Amino acid sequence: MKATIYDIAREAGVSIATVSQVINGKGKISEKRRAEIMEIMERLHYQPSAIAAALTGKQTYTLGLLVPDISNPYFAELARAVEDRSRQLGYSVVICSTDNKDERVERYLNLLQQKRVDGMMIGTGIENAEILSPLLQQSMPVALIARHMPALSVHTVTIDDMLGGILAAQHLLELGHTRLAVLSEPSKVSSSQERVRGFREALQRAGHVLERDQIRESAADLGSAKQEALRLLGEENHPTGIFCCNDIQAIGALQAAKELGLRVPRDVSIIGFDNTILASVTSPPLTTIAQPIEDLGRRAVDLLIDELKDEQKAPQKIVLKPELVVRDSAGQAPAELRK
Amino acid sequence: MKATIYDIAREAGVSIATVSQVINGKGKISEKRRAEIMEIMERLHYQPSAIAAALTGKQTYTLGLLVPDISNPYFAELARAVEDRSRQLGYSVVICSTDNKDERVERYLNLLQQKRVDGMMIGTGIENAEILSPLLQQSMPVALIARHMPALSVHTVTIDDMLGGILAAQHLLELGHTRLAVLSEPSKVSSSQERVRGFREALQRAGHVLERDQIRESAADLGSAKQEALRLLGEENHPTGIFCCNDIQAIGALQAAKELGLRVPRDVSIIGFDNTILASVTSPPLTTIAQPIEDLGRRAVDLLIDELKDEQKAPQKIVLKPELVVRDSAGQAPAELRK
DNA sequence: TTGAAAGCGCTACCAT
DNA sequence: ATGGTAGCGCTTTCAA
Repeated sequence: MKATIYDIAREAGVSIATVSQVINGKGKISEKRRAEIMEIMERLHYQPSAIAAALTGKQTYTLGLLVPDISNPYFAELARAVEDRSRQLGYSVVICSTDNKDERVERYLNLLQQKRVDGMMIGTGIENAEILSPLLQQSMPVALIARHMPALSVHTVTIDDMLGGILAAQHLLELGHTRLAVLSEPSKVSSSQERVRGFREALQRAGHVLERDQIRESAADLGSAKQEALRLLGEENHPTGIFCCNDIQAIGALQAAKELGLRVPRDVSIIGFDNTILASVTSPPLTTIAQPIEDLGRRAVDLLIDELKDEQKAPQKIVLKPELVVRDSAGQAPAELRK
Repeated sequence: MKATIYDIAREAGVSIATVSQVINGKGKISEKRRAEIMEIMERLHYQPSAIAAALTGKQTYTLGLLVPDISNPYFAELARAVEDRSRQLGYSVVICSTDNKDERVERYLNLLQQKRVDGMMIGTGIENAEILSPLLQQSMPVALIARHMPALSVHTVTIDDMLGGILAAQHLLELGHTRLAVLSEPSKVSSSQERVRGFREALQRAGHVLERDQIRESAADLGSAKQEALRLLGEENHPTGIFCCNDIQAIGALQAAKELGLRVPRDVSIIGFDNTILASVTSPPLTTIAQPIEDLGRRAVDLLIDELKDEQKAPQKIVLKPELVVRDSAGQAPAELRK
């Protein structure tokens, strides 16, 4: 059987209170006793039960992380950032893939509450904000990552999506493109809407209009994106510059262009969003708007831990800046089409 | 404060024993009482403490998963498979990235033990098998995923790496390639060695020899792989067929070929390994040896849970079959070089 | 510097 | 069909 604090105490001829003290480095224990007890714990491979400790009021030192799909490179990279920071601070993390289904979100939320995690990070879309309110009532620390839920009073770490759209537009404009289009995620994804908004406004400021039918939506998977891009690029006078709301869609566009015999970036320029590993392995490598993924994860963890420590409850809103990463998928517009 | 079982009992005017029964659906409780109590739990947003339950002998319904790096698409996909199966069976999973450092592995192992996870899955390399023995002594269920540790008596789910190498060789041979090379991971990675062994033996059986200097090693990252491939393809009479031990390396080779002005698969054919999402987004898309990632994850979880249920301790060894997935990165050998 | 004892929230056994 | 109660392994006063 597993050794308990009683076994150690008995073996050392002391009380469990004393053993507890040395485990936690608290109280005043003579150097001799301390060393003696440590030796015994070692010898018996004693691992204090975090479960029992948590029951007496200590934290569980476990955080929850909800994402749509951990196998998606963007979320995998985010999870890595969250895990790293958590480890540094002494916490472990339970990762949950929700497939963006509210029902799944709700079940995971309950589960994590039952396991008494110390806080939760939410990077998944939630249709019905209501399902978060029980958490807040129980004063569970919550941080939203790259999600906007203005109605809720919770910590939030996001990027400036609009700026991302602006950066993309500026780059395309500078390259002389005038026939532009965007490949966007379904309209319920608020961050995508912001990106499109930024893109459009930047165009307007430069005297261009982004027609409604130049904004196409597609589902999250490669196949759908490619289909949509195929339609878009198959049209007469197709756009020479396409802004995609994530790297996967950009890859779909890349593949569509190739299939239609269009050369990238010679015939058509493509800009992605996220700067996941995918952006670096395509050919040509993707010019894309980079999210500071590592920062996103780190800041979210920090917000949670700060709240756990300081009891400081005022929800913080942190907004990070995206950046343009120039690779090879966007180039000069064809001469005959340039202004 | 959070509601406890006592609050529910008081509110319902019953004993905590009764409440416990309805929570667990055990014992005989009148329909009326049961409904009444359920209603109260609902109203008070009561979430039974899994912590307290675990302390009384129940399981924690939590599993641990150790991988080198969750942001690596292969492990991200594996993690997703593990998570899915765990969820179906009522477990959650704590994911730990070890960066293949024994010291990290050891710390995580202790941590997970302290949190009293019900079992652990190990998909990370471990130099010193010793650090697993404490687990086995404590009779902690352990399953190795895609790792060989013959010395240890634990469950194992692997793929037939040698067969993978053979499939790659056969494909290249069928396409008429005779100048072959392999890009391998460092020799301490046993699975890579097996893949190379299979590749070489298949060549031998066909009357070809794989010279020692046609086997190149590179670190895990894209950059190193590309460098090594650059060297390999820069030589006179460079190989026309390259077998890479994972998709990332194959991408490195792809990029190297492109940089040298070689066309894939016209001038050089490349085969990868793993069939992660990366294989589908490159251009040309990668012909690769697919690992049954989903099965790997599912079977590992099943082994653990079975052990938890049946007390059946005999360590199982499960070996799954890899498959050749033909895309566009491998084609006919140049005519003048064909046999 | 050390120990005794009262919980923490729950399960399970034994009564009733 | 329901309740009383003894732990589970630990932390934390309060005494000694």
